[in-house]
Amino acid sequence: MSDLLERLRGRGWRMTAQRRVVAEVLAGDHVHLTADEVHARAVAKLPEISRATVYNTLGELVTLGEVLEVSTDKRAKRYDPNAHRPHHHLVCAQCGAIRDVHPTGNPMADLPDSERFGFTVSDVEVTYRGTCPNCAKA
Amino acid sequence: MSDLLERLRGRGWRMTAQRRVVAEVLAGDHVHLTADEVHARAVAKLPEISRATVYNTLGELVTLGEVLEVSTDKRAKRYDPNAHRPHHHLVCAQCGAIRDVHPTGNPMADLPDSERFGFTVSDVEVTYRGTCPNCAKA
DNA sequence: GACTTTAGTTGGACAAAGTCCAGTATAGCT
DNA sequence: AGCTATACTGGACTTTGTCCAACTAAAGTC
Ligand SMILES: [Mn+2]
Ligand SMILES: [Mn+2]
Ligand SMILES: [Zn+2]
Ligand SMILES: [Zn+2]
Repeated sequence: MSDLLERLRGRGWRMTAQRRVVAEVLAGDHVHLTADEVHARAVAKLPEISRATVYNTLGELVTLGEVLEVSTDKRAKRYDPNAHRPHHHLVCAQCGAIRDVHPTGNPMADLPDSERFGFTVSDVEVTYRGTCPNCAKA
Repeated sequence: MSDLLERLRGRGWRMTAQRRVVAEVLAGDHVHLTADEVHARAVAKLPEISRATVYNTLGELVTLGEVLEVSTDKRAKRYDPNAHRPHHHLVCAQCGAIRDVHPTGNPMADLPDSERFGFTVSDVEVTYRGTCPNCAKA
């Protein structure tokens, strides 16, 4: 995720301890944390980082296109650092676990003109729901 | 929507003025109101209905499978009385207008086993986003 | 390395969406 | 009409998120 920090520096971002920590927290695959989860993990590395800064930083990352907002459950927004490879999500209805998935096919093509109501359609979001292996055991 | 009231009576529901009003508010096609919108419209018909009752009633309708919760934007949940015909949604990114749509194809079939991570997948939700004719004009 | 500028951070107040509960009212039964 | 379980109410509380004025510090200049 230091690629990210490089790109951001290139865009005129001041490199602060807070931003570095948020970027660290967002590293990895299948990462879909809420703002408060990001804050909790950031605090573990930098105790006095504020909620407001986490919200600000996440918002900026979203604006810059480096992080996506996803709302797989109906509660808090989740922040997804996997912004550069298009993908969809598979969510466990019990525990909320989220995996990135790459379905075949093109759902855009499956919406006939007669079902577009004059809209200009620009994007599709697909969410698969089910039960994860862990929850299936219990 | 009086079919609904019949079914509910059959399930042992007491028929109260509040529940009748909530059911009335939910009548129609392409209806996707937030709880507070339902409350506002219910108040117009029955001034002293409380927010708590609206939330309770909507929750019960969801449990009974008579209404679906959808979260097309990242804000309040929306309540969808069109629970008996499977469908997906087309949302205007500007004004939030929502239409029910029925795409062709079967997105379930588009998720290969190798992309299921051991999950038992039971449901897919597809949200199309774009610009509605109204917002396109402006 | 100190100075300056200005972007970034902070904590707390505020707002919106939703839950919970103790007390009150009433639908439906007899 | 009277009884009782169910439903309703209003308010307190929680969670998620936004906003702001005062403070802090990154990065450029000397
Ligand atoms: Mn993702
Ligand atoms: Mn719908
Ligand atoms: Zn699970
Ligand atoms: Zn629109």
